[in-house]
Amino acid sequence: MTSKRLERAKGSYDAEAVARAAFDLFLHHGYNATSLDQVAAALNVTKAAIYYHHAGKEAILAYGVDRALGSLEGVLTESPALPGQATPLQRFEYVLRRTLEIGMSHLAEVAVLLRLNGNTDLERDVIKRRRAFDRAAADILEEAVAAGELPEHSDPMLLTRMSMGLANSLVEWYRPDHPRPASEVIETAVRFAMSGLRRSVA
Amino acid sequence: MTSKRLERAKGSYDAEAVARAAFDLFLHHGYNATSLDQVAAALNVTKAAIYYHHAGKEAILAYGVDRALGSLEGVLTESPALPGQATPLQRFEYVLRRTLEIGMSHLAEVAVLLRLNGNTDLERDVIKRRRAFDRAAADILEEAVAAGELPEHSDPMLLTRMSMGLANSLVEWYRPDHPRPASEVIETAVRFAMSGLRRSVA
DNA sequence: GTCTATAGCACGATAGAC
DNA sequence: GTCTATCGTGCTATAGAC
Repeated sequence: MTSKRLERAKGSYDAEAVARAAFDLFLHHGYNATSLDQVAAALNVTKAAIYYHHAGKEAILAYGVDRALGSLEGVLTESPALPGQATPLQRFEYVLRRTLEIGMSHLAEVAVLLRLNGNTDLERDVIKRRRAFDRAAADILEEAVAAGELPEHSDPMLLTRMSMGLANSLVEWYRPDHPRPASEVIETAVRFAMSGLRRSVA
Repeated sequence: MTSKRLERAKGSYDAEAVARAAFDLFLHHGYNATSLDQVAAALNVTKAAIYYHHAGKEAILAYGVDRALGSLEGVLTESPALPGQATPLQRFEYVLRRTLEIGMSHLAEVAVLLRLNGNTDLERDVIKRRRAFDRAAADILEEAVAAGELPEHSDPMLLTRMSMGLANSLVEWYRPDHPRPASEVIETAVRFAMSGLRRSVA
């Protein structure tokens, strides 16, 4: 950004590596139960070195969680998820599938995101954005009801919670070494949710 | 238990009240992020008073979580869940419905149980028992495949994880003041999961 | 960019009076 | 059965040398 040449953004890469190590530990032991000493040990540095790359523990949390949330929010603006591109139910299926994919590719970040309790301003803001995502998904299901793709008295928010609950539960048990291929797991989950959706009434 | 008369178990009631207040806070702020000072404040006593009723913070966790786990394990021995009482798929549906009911009636305990990370011996033991429950459910689905109630190449563990993930996600959003009646929420979830099950292949 | 050392604080737990 | 007071520990974060 300044007039200096050679903007190699070297510090940026290290901030990334610190966050990756931190979220690996957050995934296994929880955010609150993970100390910066443990993060530092995983990187073979001391705790103080971390503060060169991040402003503090909560800044690391924000770094990773914002990436996961950004990916999810991006799904809503990807063209297959947009009105007029397909039927509402087909758009919902796209959002669901992308949500599953993001859960797999950003496993730790999404898992930590889903377990935040709202204890700080940052956490409350994250939860707000997550709720907005769920509401956007419910809006699509509402269109599906209006278009006659779902039974008349379906409750879009309730069905969204069940679909997203199923999708989000992926991060609780899926790991990269899962016996079945990732694509098969995702397609099974999508088929499971979509047939559950079509059969539900309330 | 001793020879004294009048076994009023008064301390037992208080231990229950302490645990109830504690799990309410655990549900909202997380187990690690909740201090015994907060629990004491909710009860209008001081932190030291809690130690008369429980051996410590982890003893309170064990008290509530063991009750939730005991209820879930009990489902597996209730007669409608037993082999020979119905078809495997009907037995699985019973386990699923009871799991949802227990999630509602023991909301905080189940929510906390599901979020444990395995940081202590107690937590690891709890996770072990939870995994045994999931395996028992998967065994029923395995019978369902053998009986031809599910497609031949279905993966029982994968389908169990999706069914239970859906059921367990209930505690993330359901609250006693939900607009829809509890029975309707449960039946919607059961129908959602069962039709998802029957349509899934992998 | 990483280190040692430590400040500052919050927490779980205990002792002992009442 | 609950209190006040305190101990010991582990944590986030910072200061300053290298």
